[in-house]
Amino acid sequence: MNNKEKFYITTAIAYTSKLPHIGNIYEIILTDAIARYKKKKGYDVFFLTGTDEHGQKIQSEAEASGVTPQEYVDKIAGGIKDLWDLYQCEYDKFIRTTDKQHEKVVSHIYNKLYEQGDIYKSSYEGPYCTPCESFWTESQLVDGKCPDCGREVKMAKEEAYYLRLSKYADKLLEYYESHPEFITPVSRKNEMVNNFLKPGLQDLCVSRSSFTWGVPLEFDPKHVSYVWIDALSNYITAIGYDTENPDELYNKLWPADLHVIGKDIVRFHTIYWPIILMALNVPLPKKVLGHPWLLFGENKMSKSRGNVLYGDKLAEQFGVDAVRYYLLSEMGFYNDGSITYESLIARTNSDLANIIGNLVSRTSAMIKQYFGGVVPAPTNAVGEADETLKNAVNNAKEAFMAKMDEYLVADASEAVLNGFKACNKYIDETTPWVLAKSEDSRNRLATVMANLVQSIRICTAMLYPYVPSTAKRISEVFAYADDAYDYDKLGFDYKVDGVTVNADGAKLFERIDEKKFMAAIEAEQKEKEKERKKEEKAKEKAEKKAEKAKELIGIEDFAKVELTVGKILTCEKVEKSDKLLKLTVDIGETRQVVSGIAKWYAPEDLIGKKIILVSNLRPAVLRGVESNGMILASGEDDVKVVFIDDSVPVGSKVR
RNA sequence: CGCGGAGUAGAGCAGUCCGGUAGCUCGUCGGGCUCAUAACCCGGAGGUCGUAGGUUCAAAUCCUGCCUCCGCAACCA
Repeated sequence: MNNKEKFYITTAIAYTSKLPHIGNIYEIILTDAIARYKKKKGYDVFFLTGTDEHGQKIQSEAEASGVTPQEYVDKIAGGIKDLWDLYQCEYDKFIRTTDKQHEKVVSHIYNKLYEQGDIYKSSYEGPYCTPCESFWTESQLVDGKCPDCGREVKMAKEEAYYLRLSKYADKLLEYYESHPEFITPVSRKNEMVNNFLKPGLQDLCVSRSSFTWGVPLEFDPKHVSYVWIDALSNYITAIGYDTENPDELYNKLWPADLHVIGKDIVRFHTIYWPIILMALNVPLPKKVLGHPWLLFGENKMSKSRGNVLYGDKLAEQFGVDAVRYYLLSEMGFYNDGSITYESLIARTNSDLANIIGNLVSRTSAMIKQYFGGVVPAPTNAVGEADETLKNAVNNAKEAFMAKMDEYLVADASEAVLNGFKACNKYIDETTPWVLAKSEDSRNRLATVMANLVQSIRICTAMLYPYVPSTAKRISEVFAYADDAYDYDKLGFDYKVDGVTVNADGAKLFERIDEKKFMAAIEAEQKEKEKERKKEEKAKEKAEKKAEKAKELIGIEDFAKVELTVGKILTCEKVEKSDKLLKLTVDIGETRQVVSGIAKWYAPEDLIGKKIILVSNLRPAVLRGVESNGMILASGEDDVKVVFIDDSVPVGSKVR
C-alpha cells in the first residue's frame, strides 16, 4: 500500500549538559514545520531528533551535582523531551546516544574504521588541569587557568586516536561540485571551502582516555569515543544501520533528505560527517540546512548576559502557537533573527488575532446569524469578487508551495497571510450584512459564505505547519473533515457545506496589551535584579572571607614585588588589537610595557603622567610586542590607572 | 591587510547570484465600513539603497577604495 515517497528529516541532537533555551527550540520547530508540510504533501515522513549525552562535560556536571552521569542525562533528556512535546513537535523517534543500540553500532563503526586504517593512534596535546583530570582548549581557559577550578594548567599529552580526513578531502570537494544543493544556504559552502578545505584538513581527534563517559573502544578499552563519530552517527544508528546487515528501515530511509542544523555546526555536518560516511562506504545525505541564530534583542542569548528566554515560560506567557508562529515567520533564512517581546506581541496581535482570528470569528458569526449556523452550499449567484478571491487564494497557494519547497519557511508565511487578507477584503467587497437585508440576495449571500469557508480552509491548511493546534481549532469551528488540510485537496470543489459551525469556539487569539505586558515584565525583572544583587553580595562576602583566611601573606611575600614610580614617555595603540596599548615608561631606565587598557584610555590621556610600575615582572610577549612590567590599575569592568602625584620623582620605590 | 557577516523609509526585513519603475510587515496620517476581537478594507506621506570612484544607454544589484556595526579568533602581565 505504501508507495509514497519517503522523506527523512533530522535535527541536530541536543547536548544534555543543560536545558535548551528558546534559540535551541527554534531548530526543532523549524524542522517540525517542514516535516508537517511534507506530510500534508503526501510524503512518508520520518522525523528524527534526540540528545547527545556523552562527554566529559556531562561527567563533571553529574559529579558536581552528586549523581551518576546516567541519572544526570536521564533527567535532562526528559526535560528536553517535555519541551519538544510542549511545542508539539511531531517526531517519529527520539534517539539518545546512551541508547544501547546506538552504543553498540558506534562501537562497530569504530572497529571498522580502525581495521580499514582510517583511524590511527597518535597523541593529543593541549592545556591540561591535573586535579580536574581535564583537557581544555585554549579558548576555554579563563585567564589562562582551568575554567573549572581556576588552578594552573600545563601542556600535556595523551594518547588519542585520529580519523584520517585528508585522505577524503578531494573526494569531498568533488561531491560539493557535483551536488551544488548539498549545503544551503550556499554562502555556508563557500565558508567551508575557504576556511577548511583549501588550507588543508587536519585529522580529527576521535577518542579520549582522560574521561570515561563515552562509548569504550573495543580495540583499546582505555579509550572512549570523543564527540563527533558518536554524535553524528545517530542519524544512521537511529534507523537501524549497522556495519553488517542493516535494518530494512535504514535501507528505506537512508540517505537522509534533510539535516536541519545550526550554522555553528555546519562544519561538522558538511566535512566530518560526509567523510565518516565515505569511509563507511555509505551514501551521503542529500541536503544540509544551516539555519541562522535567534538573538534576544541585539545580543546572543547567554546565561552570563542574563538574557536567556526559555520556552516553557514563553509558552505560558503567549501560548505555544504564538511563539511557534513568531519564530517561523520572523526568522530569516540567511541572517540571524532577533526575538523581542515587542515584536512578538505585535505579530501575535496583527497576524494571529486581527487578521486570522478575527476572520474566523466574523465568518462563523455571520453563518450563525444568517444561516442558523449551517454552512450553505454555493449557488449560481456569483460575482466578480469571487474570481478575485479565488485567484488570490490560488496565488497564495502557489507562492506558499514554491517557498516551502526551498525551505523558505518565513517567506512562505507571508503568502499564507496574503490568503487570509484576501478573505477579509472579500467580505468588505461583498458586504454580506447588506445582502442579508433582502430575501432577493439570499442566494448571493450563500455563495459568499461558502466561498469564505472554503478559502479559510485552504489557507488554514497552509497555516497548519506553523500552528497545528490552531489549525485544529479552526477545523472544529467549521467542522472540516479529517482530510480538509491535505495538500491534494486544496481546490474550490471540495465539499464544505451542510455542516454546523461552532461560532462560540471562534475566539482563537486574545490580543495582548503591550503596555500592560511590558510593565509586568519590567516589574519581574526588577525583582530578579534585586535577588541577583543579593546573591552576588552574599557571594562576594563569602569569597572575601575565604580569601582573607587563605591568602594572608607575609611582608616577605610583598617584598618580592618591586614597585617603581615611572613617567610615561610615549604611548600608542598596538596594531590589530582592541585592548592593548604600547607604552614606554621612564623609571630611571626606559621600559617598554604593554597594557590592556585601550578601552578606557587614549594614548594622549597618558603621555606625561606618572604611574606605578611593577618593575620586576617576568617579560612577556603580547600580540607580538614585548612587555617588561605592569602598570597598576584598579577595577574590572571600569579600569582606572593608579596615577601618582607629579612631585614624586621618577624611580622612587613604592612600599 | 586574522576569518566571516551586515549597512535599503521611524523599526524589522526582502530584493543583490542573473543590472532595467525600490518592495513587504509594523508604525504613522487621511478616508470607508459596522458582520467581527477598538478588529476589517482603501489611499497618502516617508528612502542620496553606508560612502567615494569606476564599468554601462542604464547600478541597491557588477568592479575598486574607504567608513561604521556585529560574530568568531586574538587579547587584559
